[in-house]
Amino acid sequence: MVLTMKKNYENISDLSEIMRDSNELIVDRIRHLNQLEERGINPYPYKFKEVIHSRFIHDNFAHFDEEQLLTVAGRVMLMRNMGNATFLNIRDQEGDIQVYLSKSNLGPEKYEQIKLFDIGDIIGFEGNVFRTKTGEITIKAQELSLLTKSIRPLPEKYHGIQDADLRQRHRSLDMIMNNDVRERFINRARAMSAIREFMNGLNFVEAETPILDTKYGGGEAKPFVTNVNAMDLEVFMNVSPELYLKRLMVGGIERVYTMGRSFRNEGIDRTHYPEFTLFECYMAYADYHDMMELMENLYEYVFLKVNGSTKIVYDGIEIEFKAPWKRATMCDLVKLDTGLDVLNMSKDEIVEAIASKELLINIKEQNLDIASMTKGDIIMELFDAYSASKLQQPTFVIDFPAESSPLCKLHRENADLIERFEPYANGVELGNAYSELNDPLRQRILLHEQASKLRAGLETASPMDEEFALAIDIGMPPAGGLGIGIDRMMMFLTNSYSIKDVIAFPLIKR
RNA sequence: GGGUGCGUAGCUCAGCUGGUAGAGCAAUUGACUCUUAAUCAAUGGGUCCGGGGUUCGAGCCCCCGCGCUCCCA
Repeated sequence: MVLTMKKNYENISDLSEIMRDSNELIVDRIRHLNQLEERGINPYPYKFKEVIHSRFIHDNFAHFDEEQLLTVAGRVMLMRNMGNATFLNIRDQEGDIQVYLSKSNLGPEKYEQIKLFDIGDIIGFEGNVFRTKTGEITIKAQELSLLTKSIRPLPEKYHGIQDADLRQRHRSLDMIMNNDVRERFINRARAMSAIREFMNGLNFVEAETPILDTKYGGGEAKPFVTNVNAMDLEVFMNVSPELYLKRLMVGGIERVYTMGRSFRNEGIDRTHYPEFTLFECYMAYADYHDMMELMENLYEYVFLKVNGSTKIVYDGIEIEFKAPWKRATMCDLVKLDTGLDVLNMSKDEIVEAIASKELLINIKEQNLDIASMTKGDIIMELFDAYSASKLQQPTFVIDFPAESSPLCKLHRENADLIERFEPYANGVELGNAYSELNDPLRQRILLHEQASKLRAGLETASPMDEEFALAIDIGMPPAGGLGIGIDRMMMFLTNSYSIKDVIAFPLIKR
């Protein structure tokens, strides 16, 4: 690109050529920028000294010598000018600190510069730390240097940025104005590190699995479709890493995990987003009971590491993530919440009971064709309608109907069930786990069933994956597998009501 | 996909029964060397989301569209 930049942007009337939405506030700031350059000050210098962060200064005030010069830097958030003295509040990654500037300390020439500084500029200071007469820990600046000139005004200093659309569209501003938002994304990173620490400590190997693939599986979901031009090939984006992690196990990795993005081309709501971060792990010689222990210990580890506590208050309810969590079978929960002993009833008896019981209005309102569903599917619908939302405290819902997954072992004591669990908290599903199916013949039957459902028009069914089936033929050790929705974990960890609040850059229309 | 509420200055928000567009912060100018949402005085700043309609007259009423919020499937 050939773009000749003028040293000074004097031709402010040309701004519309490079800026969609200039206004007088921006023009004023560019005027300041021009004046600084005319004084020989580079508004975008290359580097600055190592800085001490605001929180460290607040925490260690007593240990600093009065004469000791400290270097701080940050974005100007507030400016209180009183003629020959000025107070600034600057914000760094850790928080805010006040800076005191006076003409007598800086000398008239440097002090005059601050007239050309604006709120939002990034400025570095050297000075000694002291307490003002009102007690605020403050840096008395002896030197100052502009580090970055901001040409666009920040939102209003008190109310900040409120509009949900603007906050997502301009997440940088949201993070500047709302300390908790910046902290939320830092905590997200800390949590992901903690998960890796925990898993690595148990001798799990971190793996990567494909995003682009000619087939998809491991989850019930509509995939995204795209093309690899170089191969003239239609491909899908992964809906789950499961089948590849199992192939790594067949290859001899006994403990494997991954944490990455999966994609499901379905609805968006408070707890669903089309691209989401999925953690999955597989552990040889373990079953789903072992995976429950792993999950509750992992949650406990992450919450202690990041929040210092396993207890949170979410949506007005105190939730305790300390291990162990409650375990309850799906059929027991349905029995408790509907009065129907579904485990010991035939499908016809259940259908009849739903029809005759006036209390079961929720499920009737959904206009499901219950008579044509399997018994297991009806049980799952009853669970969704009557039990799921009641699970406030962390609970493992265990022993799902056999038809609920093609990748899970049958229950060792009841062939109508499989050894599957989903953990719930605050009525939200947190993950999914199995005693993994490794019987190659049963696996092939179930995969072919999926493929024929797909051909029959069920868009969430998976196509046959012959390479995966071949790997299972070779032999996968008995194993427990566990998937955890990381975004939902982050919602609880950071007390966020919506999944979009824990995704830094959600999709924006236009 | 269905319902609800919203869209006004850079930001946060008012705007009555349809009658010339408002405030605070931010900005500009001035005063002020311990302020902290600093204070005081003055000044400038608008595609009222877009399009159409009703009306003498629309930010406001009606229709269509766009975007967002919340609830529901």
